[in-house]
Formats: sequence, structure tokens, C-alpha cells
Amino acid sequence: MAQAHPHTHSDNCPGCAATPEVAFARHDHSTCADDVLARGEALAMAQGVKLTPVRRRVLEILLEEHRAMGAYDVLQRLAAEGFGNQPPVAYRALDFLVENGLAHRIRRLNAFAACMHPGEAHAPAFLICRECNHVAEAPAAPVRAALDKAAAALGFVIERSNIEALGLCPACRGRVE
Amino acid sequence: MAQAHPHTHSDNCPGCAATPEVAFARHDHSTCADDVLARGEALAMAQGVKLTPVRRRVLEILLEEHRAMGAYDVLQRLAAEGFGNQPPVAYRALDFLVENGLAHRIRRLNAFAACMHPGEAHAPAFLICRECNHVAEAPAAPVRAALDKAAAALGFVIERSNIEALGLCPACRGRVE
DNA sequence: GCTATGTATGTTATACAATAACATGTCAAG
DNA sequence: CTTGACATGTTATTGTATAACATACATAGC
Repeated sequence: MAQAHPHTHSDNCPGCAATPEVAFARHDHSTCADDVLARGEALAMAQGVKLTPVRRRVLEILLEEHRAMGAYDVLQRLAAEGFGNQPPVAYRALDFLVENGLAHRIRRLNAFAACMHPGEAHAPAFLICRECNHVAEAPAAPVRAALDKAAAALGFVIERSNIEALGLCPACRGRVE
Repeated sequence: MAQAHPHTHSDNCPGCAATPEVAFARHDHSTCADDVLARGEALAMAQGVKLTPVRRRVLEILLEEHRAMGAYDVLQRLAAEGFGNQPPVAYRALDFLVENGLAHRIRRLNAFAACMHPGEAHAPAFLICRECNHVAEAPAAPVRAALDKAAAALGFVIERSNIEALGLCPACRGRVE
């Protein structure tokens, strides 16, 4: 199921920013998805938590859809497949994935997206295109470092962070302006 | 009305981070509030937009309460003072303030807080204490710079950004752990 | 094997957040 | 004085998230 769309899809790839070059470029996403899912399983195993059927399926859905999805979007797909069809089912699975670094919550969109490079220590920054709504997960270690520094100056210790930006992706910048 | 609580309040000051020293420290907030309100008016004037009664009152409320407030909290206070008591009234005023740099939206909390240094070019980062729920607006120009750089590497142009962090403020760090 | 315990899932109901759509009012430019 | 732009008021609805409780399922210990 991981290779749900083994095509080189024509949309921009919202989450794949393993390398800057692919972030907003066209590429075969099935490879990313398979890889991420495999790493997710390994990671869960290593952390002693369980990637149960619902949780795994939610991760797969996020990878298949390959975009930021609302909890209710996910829920709809779960329900169609015989899983529970009440909000908590989706929220619990999504929270689990976020908690364990397999997905991210994008608050600006009230949405969730699969983490495209789980396990790797990373402080993700999300770049949201206001035109096409695609989301890229940018490597932002330096951003996080700067943030830690700013917090430290106030004696504040950061445990989790959300770094999100709204703007124009390369494609849309060319198209609309 | 700006000097609503002319006391040296004992809570930590959630928004005042004009200088790192005051961010989480005790201080007389009335000065900050008056100053901010005055600057807000000047700013609105300069930008050719109007700080109408509702909008002004919302800003005052945010300054008085001196914490991140939900739209419905603000609405409740507006209603008590004879302004409209329907959600759009609060949301419109809040959106206006955010749009014009007089307030910030803290998505993690579904809340809004007065900007403590309007006009100054700044990319605010919010430090949210998970214990006392206080919010500090940290100066984060370097963070924003790093973020711009990361985005630029992907050809993405940032227009607006939200940088939020959850953790422990100095006071709570001492108290709970 | 059997039972106790923790964890995951299912379900009901509700709380909380935000916006669509439309009506009314207000003010200043023409 | 009318028009147009913008602000406000109001109704209704939609969207997002969680509390609280019931049930199932695994597995560690007896």
C-alpha cells in the first residue's frame, strides 16, 4: 500500500525536502513514501512503541495523499476502510505519529503531514505556498539553533517548536507574479 | 483605559520582551501598555488605516489582560461593554490588528496577544511556557534571517511567518523541575 | 492456562474555533 | 444628496478538537 501512486506525479511534492532540489520539484514520490514508511516502522520498533494498524494506515494515507491533510480528511478515509469513524480515532493516531516524529502538525492549516525524514534529527520548518497550498518541509537546523539561542537569552528552554511560513513557491512565483 | 492595571503585577509579563531582561521578569506593565497603545495609534494613522473604537478597545483589552487571549475571551469582554457579541466582531478586530502589526496570532494556543513593539521591524518568536502558559514575544530577527535563508535555498519567498516554541520559562523551570 | 494490568480502539456527546452570507450603518468624495 | 467604500451588526453554519466512558486486545506474572 505504500506505493499507492507509483507515478511521477505532476503536482509539486509537498513534503519531500530531503534535499532542497526535490522540495518543490517534480519527482517520483513512491520511493520517498516506501522509504519513509520503512523507516517509520524501524523507528517505532526502536522506540518501543507500536505502529498499530490504524496508526500505520494513517501514516500511509498521509504518504499517499502526499499533502497536508485535515484530521477529518484522514478520518473519512479511515472510515471508508472499516476503521472507526469518530474524530478521536483520527486524532489519536495523528497525535501518536506527531509525538513519535513520524508526522508533523501544521497549525496554520489545521492539518497534518507525514514527516519526510523521520529519525534524522531535524527541526522542520514548513513552507506553505499561498497559491497552490503545497507544503514543503525545509531542513531548518540553523533556524532552530537561532531560536534556541533567542530563547536561551530569556532563560527559556525549548522543548518543541513550530516554525511555519507562508509565501510563494518557485512554481507559483513564476506563474502569478 | 490603557493604564488599566497600573500596578506592578506579580505575574510574569507574557508579551513584554522589548528587552530580554523584562520578558519573563516582573515589572510595571502599565508603562508598556500605554506606550504600545500610543504607538499603535500613530502607526495606524501612518498606514492610513483606522483604529476604530472596537479595534482600539480590543487592543486595549489585549494589553490590559496582558496575556494570550482566545477570540471568545475577547468577545466576552466586548459584549460586556456594549459592543457586538457575535464571533465575527472579535475576529474582524483581531484580524485587523494582526494584519497591521499591532497584535499577533499564536496558533498553538488559538489565541491572540498584543504586539509589544509595533512598528519596529521584527519577526516575533513566541515562547510558550507549558507550566504557567505565559507567552513571551522574543526578538527573533536572527531566527527569521535563518528561515529566509532556508526558504531561499528552495526558491521559496516568505511573506509571513509563525515561529512558536513550547517549553519552560525560567520561573517554572526552577519550580517544577 | 488464567488473570491482572496496561494500552489501544470504539463510541457518544460536547466544547471550542472560525467563517459564510447578508443586513445595516457611517463617512467622505464626487 | 448620492454614491461607493468600509465598518459593524446579526444569523446561521461549518470546521476543529477533546472529554468521558465502554470495550477489546495484548502480554507479563502467577
